[in-house]
Amino acid sequence: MKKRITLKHIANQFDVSIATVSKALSDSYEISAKTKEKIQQYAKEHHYKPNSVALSLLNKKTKTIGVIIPNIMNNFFAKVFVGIEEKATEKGYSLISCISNESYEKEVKTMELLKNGTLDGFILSLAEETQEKEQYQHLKNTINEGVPMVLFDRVTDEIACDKVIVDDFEGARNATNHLIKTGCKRIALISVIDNLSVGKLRAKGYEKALTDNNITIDPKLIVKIGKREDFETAMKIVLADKSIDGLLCLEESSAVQSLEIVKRMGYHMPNEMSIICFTNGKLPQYVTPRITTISQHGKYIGEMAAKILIDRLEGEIDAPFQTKVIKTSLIERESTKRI
Amino acid sequence: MKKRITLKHIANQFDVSIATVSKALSDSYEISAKTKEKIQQYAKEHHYKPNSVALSLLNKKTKTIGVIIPNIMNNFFAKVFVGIEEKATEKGYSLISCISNESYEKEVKTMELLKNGTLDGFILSLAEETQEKEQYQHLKNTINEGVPMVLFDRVTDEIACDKVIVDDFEGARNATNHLIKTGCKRIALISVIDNLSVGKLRAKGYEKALTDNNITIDPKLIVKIGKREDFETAMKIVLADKSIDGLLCLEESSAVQSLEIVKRMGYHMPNEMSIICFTNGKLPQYVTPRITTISQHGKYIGEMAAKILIDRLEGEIDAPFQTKVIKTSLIERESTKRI
DNA sequence: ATGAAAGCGCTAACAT
DNA sequence: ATGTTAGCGCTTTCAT
Repeated sequence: MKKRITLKHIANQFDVSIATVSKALSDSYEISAKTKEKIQQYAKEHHYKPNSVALSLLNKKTKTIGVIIPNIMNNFFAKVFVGIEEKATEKGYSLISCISNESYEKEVKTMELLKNGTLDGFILSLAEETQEKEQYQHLKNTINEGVPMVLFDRVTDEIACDKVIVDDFEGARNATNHLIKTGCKRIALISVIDNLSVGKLRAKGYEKALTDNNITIDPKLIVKIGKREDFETAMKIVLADKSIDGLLCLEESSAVQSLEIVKRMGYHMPNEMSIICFTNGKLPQYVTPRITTISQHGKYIGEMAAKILIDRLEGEIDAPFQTKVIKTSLIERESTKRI
Repeated sequence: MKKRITLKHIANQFDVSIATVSKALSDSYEISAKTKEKIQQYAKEHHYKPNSVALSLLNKKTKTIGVIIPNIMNNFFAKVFVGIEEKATEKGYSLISCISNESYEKEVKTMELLKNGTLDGFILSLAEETQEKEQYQHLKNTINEGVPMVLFDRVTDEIACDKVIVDDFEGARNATNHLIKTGCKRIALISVIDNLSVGKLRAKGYEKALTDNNITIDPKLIVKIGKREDFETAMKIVLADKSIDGLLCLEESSAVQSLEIVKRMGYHMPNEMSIICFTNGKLPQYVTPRITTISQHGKYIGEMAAKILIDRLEGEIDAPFQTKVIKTSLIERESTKRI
């Protein structure tokens, strides 16, 4: 069990100063060829690695990004994380990652904790609870302290920083238009995330598509189901209205559950009932019929967020903030009719 | 945009030495009450936070754990990560996390990169490619350099370190026994992960259950499907044998795909065909019929791995290595008959 | 009760 | 070509 070796050890080894060793290892022209060679060789043999903590202290840069994800079991967030990780690695950054678990308190504590010098900037998506409470002081503080931050997906206008968001409005509008074009007359919106900014935007997109097509918005068809309500019961009440022939589900598990209920009720899909949902995870692809989804391009969003943050860290610190809006794609499967 | 404040700033503010400030903030008895009070108050008002990089350099401890996950889109690994994160946070540790993406090279590079002083220890599960190549030099080096490491799930006997593993053998044996008890006569093993240590163990458990029940092992029923093969084609060939009435799938997506094929072939489930699979994710729960699964208790495994590593970091450095074996649980659903 | 000094590992400006 | 010094932010021992 040989310990990590330092410049000092090498310096002692050859009876030179630490500075000489440092320069030799960085191949400085100031050092003679043979000194360089013997020192470099020794360093390699003994697996010398510069202590990055010391370097961080010196440079006041840690090459580390703090990532706060509301819930890693969520397919979309997992994909975003993959994207962040890939881009960060490519650019030589490490990730300190935390899960807020949708909790406001955890989010606040995590931010406070990590603002201790261990990282250069943050990438995060707001916890559900944070969006409900609309309390953003911890984010404002972070910005004020000069720590760069990129918000993605679940964002807020209250914070001035770089953002990467999904075009939720347009995604929902497109999807609803698609349902209309394929012949659906009565489309219900199923939202279990109306407490989230993205949920509200998607609902707006749905409404816009209806009015664009001169369809009256029927509040009975805008179904908001809370976390504590029994989803199945709620859906059965909704589906008592037999005229409904299309569902726009705002995330995947409610879609899969709805599909189940609809099938049990004897609907023929997609002829008698169509379903589209947000989030293109595994779930919608493996059920029968496979569900048409709206892909949010999670991985790309992650890459973009990482790129923007790193550009800011390494470039002009006071470039204007940008908000990148990522277009969604409709992935047609068997739960919707062909045009 | 006020910058981070340091002890030096405070010291200048009150015309005292840095040492005095440091002591005052740690409430040392050496400092007079009123000096302490004014310094503490000033520090609080200005949100003083000790620079953890400086502390890390001083203490030679970073309170950071490196986590290398083969694939975060995998439900099991995501759960493990949640467990690690929870326990680490509880104990005051941060996580530097990387995704090896099942690549040997990425795993090696990541380890090399992170062994630069930024972390106190590793928690990791081997990449698929690493297990295929059976090259573990990078892990041995890490151990030799005195960096504590906990391996979970995908481990190897070649490395002496703490481990947390699933009782894969027993889990497969139990599941197979369950199929036999519920009347299955010809059970096929479907493995798309025979290149993994866990895949091999599960296959052994399956065989053991058969021999325990005096059933001859039929090599035709041990189906190993490679990543590059077309799963559906392979399965259809297998299922040409109409005597097969049970499937033990070694991970979830092959189970869901098999289910699909079986349903299309007109089998009635679970009467004519039973399915059990490893990994209790969302997928098996949302398909019809819901699939009976073997839960590996991923979150618990993560917690345990974090606990063991932290205990080693904070306790006796040379306690004997332990291998914790976590029992699986069979979660009965509709894809298997009742006893 | 307070301060000076050393040191964690490293780099860089400035000698020699 | 090599060394000395200072300093990144902090704690701790040893003066005073």
